[in-house]
Amino acid sequence: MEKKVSIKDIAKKLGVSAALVSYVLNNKEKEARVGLEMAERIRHTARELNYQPNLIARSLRSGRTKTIGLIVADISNPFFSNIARTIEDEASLNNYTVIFGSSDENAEKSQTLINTLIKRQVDGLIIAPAENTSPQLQVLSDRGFPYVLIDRYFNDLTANTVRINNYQASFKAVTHLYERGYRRIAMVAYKTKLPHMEDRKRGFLGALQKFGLPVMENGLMESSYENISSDVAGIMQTLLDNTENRPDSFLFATNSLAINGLKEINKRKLVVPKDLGIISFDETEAFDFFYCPLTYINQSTDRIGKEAVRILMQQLESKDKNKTEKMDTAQLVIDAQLVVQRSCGE
Amino acid sequence: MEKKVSIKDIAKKLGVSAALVSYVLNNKEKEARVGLEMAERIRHTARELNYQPNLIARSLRSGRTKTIGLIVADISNPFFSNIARTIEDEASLNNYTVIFGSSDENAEKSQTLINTLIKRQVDGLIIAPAENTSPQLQVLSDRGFPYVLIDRYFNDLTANTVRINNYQASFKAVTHLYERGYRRIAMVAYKTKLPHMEDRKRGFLGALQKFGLPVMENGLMESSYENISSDVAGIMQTLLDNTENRPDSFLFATNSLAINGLKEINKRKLVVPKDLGIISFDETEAFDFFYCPLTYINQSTDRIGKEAVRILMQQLESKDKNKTEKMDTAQLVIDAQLVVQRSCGE
DNA sequence: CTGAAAGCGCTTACAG
DNA sequence: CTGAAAGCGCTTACAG
Repeated sequence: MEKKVSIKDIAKKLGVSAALVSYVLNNKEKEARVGLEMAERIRHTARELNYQPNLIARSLRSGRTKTIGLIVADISNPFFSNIARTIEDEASLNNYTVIFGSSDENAEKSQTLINTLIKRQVDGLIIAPAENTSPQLQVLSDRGFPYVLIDRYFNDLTANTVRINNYQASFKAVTHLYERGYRRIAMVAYKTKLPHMEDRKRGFLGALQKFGLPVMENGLMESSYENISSDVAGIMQTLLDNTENRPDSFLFATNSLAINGLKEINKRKLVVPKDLGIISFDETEAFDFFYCPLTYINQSTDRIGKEAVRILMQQLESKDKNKTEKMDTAQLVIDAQLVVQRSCGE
Repeated sequence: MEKKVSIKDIAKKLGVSAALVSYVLNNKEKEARVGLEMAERIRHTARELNYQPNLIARSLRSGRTKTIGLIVADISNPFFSNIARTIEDEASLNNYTVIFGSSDENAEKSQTLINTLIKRQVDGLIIAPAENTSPQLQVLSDRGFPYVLIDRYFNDLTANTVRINNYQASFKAVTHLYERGYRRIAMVAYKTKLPHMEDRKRGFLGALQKFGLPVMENGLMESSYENISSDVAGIMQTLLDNTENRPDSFLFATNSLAINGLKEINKRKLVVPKDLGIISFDETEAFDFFYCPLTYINQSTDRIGKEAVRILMQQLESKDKNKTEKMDTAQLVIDAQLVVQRSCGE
């Protein structure tokens, strides 16, 4: 491999100091009052040698890497890969790049990722936190390390957060089902103590109560994250094969739950929306693709990604300028929209 | 923000030199023959101060960042986010992290991304190259910069590549349609000169010829990448609304093309597989989700990701050991499997 | 207008 | 057994 050309090579070739080259290449020739002609010659030689600055060296010197670390549950989940794409674009507009990692909803992996990214000197983190990671994040907060949570949050942690109004979203979904005449509404959620998921469950229960609907037996079921496929299969078996007490509709708390659930519904030749009304959280192209396009709760991954980067950039700026005062934490709650398609009747 | 603790802080606290600390923390105490007791004290203090090595500094010194740059067309496309996930895991096993970028099939963006990643000193690149980027890649090759192409390749470029046998895959798909009795087979592909896409088209044409089937009027249509939605809508209109000359089956060259195409098919209430047989390239959860699960060509993103990392790691190792000889380029062609579901009849 | 020097945090060949 | 020193490539306050 060709040796990379450094500032020194340019300096040597022109018989000037490295400092001069650096000033010119950073457009600080005025500050250093470099001669115009010399500036031109430096620029010309840089181009000629195809000089690419070593950003690692610059980072070591500046203490800034212009890099964001992104930690999600799983980058291959469309919800997260859509957010990742938006974050990439927004970061790029600010001259930042993104390093990513998947935690698999696992607190240990999360800690390992955080450590790795910090050792790599990322300037800040955007995290969709896994269960039981609140202590890890508290440590970041205590150290004043900039980060923004997305999608999830913790009650015992004050942190920058961008998320939807989960309670309201569930409530809206149940209201919609109720208005379309469904009365035996079941919910399939994740078994987790993460508050965003609890909120979705509470919104479901709150709406049932408002409409005077009893919670059905097995009306609120929970799947693990690790064995989602078999867990949901079992849940759907319990609910669907008990014909005399079958739900007439389902609220799924995530896209993965819905996809697994609908596979079971299809297997049993149950027809949406005639036999079952369906609403799910999270957009995914699969939903439009169903024979009866699903009504879903749109989290607006675009908005989440944009706002997360915006808030992180603010934090980084304020840190650069103002080393004493700490910025207020930003808690942004986005209003999730119910996108009505055809899975709850016309 | 708390000041980060460095090797010097540990050294100072114990009244030893930074060198000593470095040796111990890198488990090179034997080489430096450090006292056992001192080694213990150093380790203890490091833990106590929660020392995290600055990998940027190490990289500057070593000339290695242990970072892979990943360039795909769009990280939010499930085909690429699945590959990204595999690459993340494989990289992690080798103590590498991944920086990613999306080229949007645009040669300029691709060049910008390559430059950015190289300035950030990634050790190597894994690239799903966009059209017209062969010259950019040739420059990398000329400089001896390690990279591996995935999914796509170029005829005028000798480079490490991991891809499927596109011609064969298309051929197999058409054969399957033929065997199921379809005779009026149309293909929807991308308008691009990228050879992997040309191969898919050639495989289609080759199989038609083998079975003595004429190429239908408008039997091989091409969509742009930028306006896929409106382009495919137009294509499907041309093909489907010409009722007396309608195809009886479709081969879609990618998941995105299939998804857009099937939306149009659904709109017209055409039923798969009765009215139309369907096969698509690329797995995506949406396919299983269709009322009639799609028969598709599985590219095995898992395999592609793993092999790409393996080959890149080999290149990096050989580069470290052996500065003179260049390694042979690896050209891995994976046999794509036709996954038969129900979209071509039983 | 220009250069010499220090320093970011680390590693490692060298000298004792 | 241990330390001093150089150097990775860059930036910038300082001195002329």
